[in-house]
Amino acid sequence: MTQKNAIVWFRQDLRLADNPALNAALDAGHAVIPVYILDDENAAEWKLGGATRWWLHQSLTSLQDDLREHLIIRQGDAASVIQALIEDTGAVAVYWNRCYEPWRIKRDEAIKSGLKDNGIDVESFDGSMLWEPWQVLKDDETPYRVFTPYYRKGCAKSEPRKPLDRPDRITYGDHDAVMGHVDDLALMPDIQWYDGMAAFWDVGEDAAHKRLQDFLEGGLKGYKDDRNRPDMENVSRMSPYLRHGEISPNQVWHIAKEYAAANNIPDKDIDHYCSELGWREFSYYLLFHFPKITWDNLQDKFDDFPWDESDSEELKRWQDGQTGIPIVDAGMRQLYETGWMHNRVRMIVGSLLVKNLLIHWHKGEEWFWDTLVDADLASNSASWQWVAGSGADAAPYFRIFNPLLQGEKFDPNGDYVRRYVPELKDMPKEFIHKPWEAGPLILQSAGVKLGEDYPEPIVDLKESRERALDALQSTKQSD
DNA sequence: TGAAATGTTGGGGCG
DNA sequence: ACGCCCCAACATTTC
Repeated sequence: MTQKNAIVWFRQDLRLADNPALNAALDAGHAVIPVYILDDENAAEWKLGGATRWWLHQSLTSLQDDLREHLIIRQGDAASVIQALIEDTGAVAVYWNRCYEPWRIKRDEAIKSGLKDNGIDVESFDGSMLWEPWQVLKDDETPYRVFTPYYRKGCAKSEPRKPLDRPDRITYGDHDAVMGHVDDLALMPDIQWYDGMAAFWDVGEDAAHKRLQDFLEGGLKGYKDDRNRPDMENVSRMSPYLRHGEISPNQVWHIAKEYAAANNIPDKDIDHYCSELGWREFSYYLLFHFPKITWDNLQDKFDDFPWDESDSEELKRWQDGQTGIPIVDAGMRQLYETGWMHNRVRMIVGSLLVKNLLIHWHKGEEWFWDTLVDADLASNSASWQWVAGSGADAAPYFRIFNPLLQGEKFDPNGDYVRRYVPELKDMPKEFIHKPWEAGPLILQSAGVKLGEDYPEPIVDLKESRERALDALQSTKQSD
């Protein structure tokens, strides 16, 4: 064989179909050496969180299977690992699909120029975006800061790239390098808290497509309205698959559009679903153009916001789902149990933390980073800033959710609360979102003693709402 | 991708 | 029949 070896570096694209880097390596006539590198060294403060690591373990196991045990698995500084692998395998080229986290961009640029200086052919591809961030700018060539014009005017001009088929056949390169094993990465948590996640999710490329199909058949019709209902099955739950690249947004976009066209799905439903993919794009877009959003307020005027740093017990109660506000506790417990939370509920729990409790959005960002299987630097940062009001196109400062009304509106029968807060399962729906207003007879017949079986509310909603408005008003005036 | 306060309207009870 | 009041129901504004 005269084929030369090429490293295909898998990163956040753990799939074989619609993988431009893999396809390009094959099209160039190379024999493929697939590699995964866990690079926590360069990730600095954004080392993978616990739930993400659990997912990654399953996902790499699945990918290893799909690659017929040819995937080399390593950890450490990616530049050093790749350099060593080039020496061990005689690879003449390295291919990857681009990532957009600031630390990865910096690292990858250095790797690319270093390898090129040594005569290695390095090529990177667009495998994770519908529209790459630098392609979309306002007429004055500056980036959008508001979603709707970004999406309607900026993105909609061009249809997203059509996905590539899975290669018919992959030729693997011969080499003597040590293969490594996913267990070497020690991704599985030390403590046994992932049984709920394992029960809730099937991981891997095939599972991603199955989940998408289930959503299209069971949840796309009515999506625009019922996507807000945590008690229903009308959201796609594609986020962890997209996060790890087990499916690309291009695949989701085009598969969903084709399904909608063939099955009389109302325009409003499919369009709204695609716009949610657009929100993911917008998050990456913001991270690319404003890399500070991972930690600094996008709007400077929030820098002197009077966060309450006094009571860490409140944060703990929020994390544990023991706030005494049922819709919030249901969400936080769903998160801990499944590694995922319904989007509507994410907004509700975020609003409570940041506005009613006046706890810095960083605390929420960090908890979500560690507990979400879809923890994604772009989406997590952009969304927490959105909730806090400090971000782009953010909720106006006065938009404070009332979790009681939100619960009654979006979980009208209380089924979602009953599922995740079982101590309230016998509460009548009239009071399930406000057990503190139920009379003693109702509480007794539901078997609930407030303060014992289920907590009293962590804050008075009306009082804390006014306190937040005052705080936000003071910030606004000091601007 | 809010909520609460305030304003407006219109139907029905009633003198 | 009419005016007055009450108060949902809805609309607007304000935070």
